[in-house]
Amino acid sequence: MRILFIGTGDIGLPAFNALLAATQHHVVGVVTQPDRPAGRGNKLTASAIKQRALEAGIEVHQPLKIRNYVEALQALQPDIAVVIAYGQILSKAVLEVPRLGCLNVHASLLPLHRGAAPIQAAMLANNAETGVTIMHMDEGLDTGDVVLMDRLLLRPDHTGGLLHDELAALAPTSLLEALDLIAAGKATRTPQDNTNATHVGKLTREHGRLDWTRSAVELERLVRAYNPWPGTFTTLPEGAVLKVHTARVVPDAEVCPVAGTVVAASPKQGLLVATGHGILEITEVQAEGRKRLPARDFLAGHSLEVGARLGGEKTA
RNA sequence: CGCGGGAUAGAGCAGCCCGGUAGCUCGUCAGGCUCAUAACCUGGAGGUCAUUGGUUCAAAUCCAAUUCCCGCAA
Repeated sequence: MRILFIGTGDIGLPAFNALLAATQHHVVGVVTQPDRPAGRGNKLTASAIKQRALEAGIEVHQPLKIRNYVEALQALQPDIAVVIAYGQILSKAVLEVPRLGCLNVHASLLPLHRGAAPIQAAMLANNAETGVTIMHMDEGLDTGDVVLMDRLLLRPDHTGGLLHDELAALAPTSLLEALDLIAAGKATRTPQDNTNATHVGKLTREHGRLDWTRSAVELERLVRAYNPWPGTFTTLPEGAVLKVHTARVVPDAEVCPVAGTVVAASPKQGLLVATGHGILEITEVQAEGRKRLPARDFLAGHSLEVGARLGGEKTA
């Protein structure tokens, strides 16, 4: 089939590569977000999808607003469009450009976790499993009829980044299978059960502020889910931000004082913090302007007194 | 030219403003102590202070340029 690939995020890269490699399909064009100033120095940066497309010699389109770009897309005469982590809402007119409509690859088991951050949401919800869903897009946000799903069990060692990569690696198989079914006219369309739907909005850094009144178990999960993005952090007694990269729950923790209190802080004991329920050991940190470090190394050069309070602004 | 911080022993940091013997915590090595320990005590090794140039009797420290690293913001 003639396929139009629409996507920006890295999560679509394996699927994109699979489409390029598939002999039964022909990628007729790529639509991705315009290059944006990014990184230190605000240099214009092209998405990985764009870079890969250019390598493969495929036409790249970067409309500011895809809804005003319908005619150019029609010119490509795609049979179907594949949309993964594009970053713009597709209007009805855009959705109707391809003869067979638009397929979306979504990184959750719909109708759970519709929206922008399904991977982190599945972890935070402590779901037993998550996966990828291939669906026909309609005008709603991740509400279209489902073609198929592939599942993945969540593990205690999963971080948001690791899960992201595993789901990205899972996507090509699911996508190709769905395309084959559609090409053969054997695809089924299962409407989503809207009564079970949940939504997640875009994540911001502020979502990563650790609220010490929550339990150590919840906080550990948050740290994992938000690693590497948007990351989690707390504030030191002086008010400086301290990023928290990894943490673990201290088993058999005794009853502790006020949430956010430093229970131990030395290169030998590590950095232990009282939470609303249980004790959390912060194992890897990063201070402003410094590199990420094991907490014990951090403590070798920074004094942090037992009894000090972290995250003062919020947990007061 | 978006804003800002940093580079000093194997690791993490102080010292720099106010030039003059290289310092702290940890690790490491040796010895000691203890029923025992992420325990404690004693002693040792380990550094062209990012690079290059300048100022000076003298530069980790002051000046200039370069390289690399990171935080914020997007």
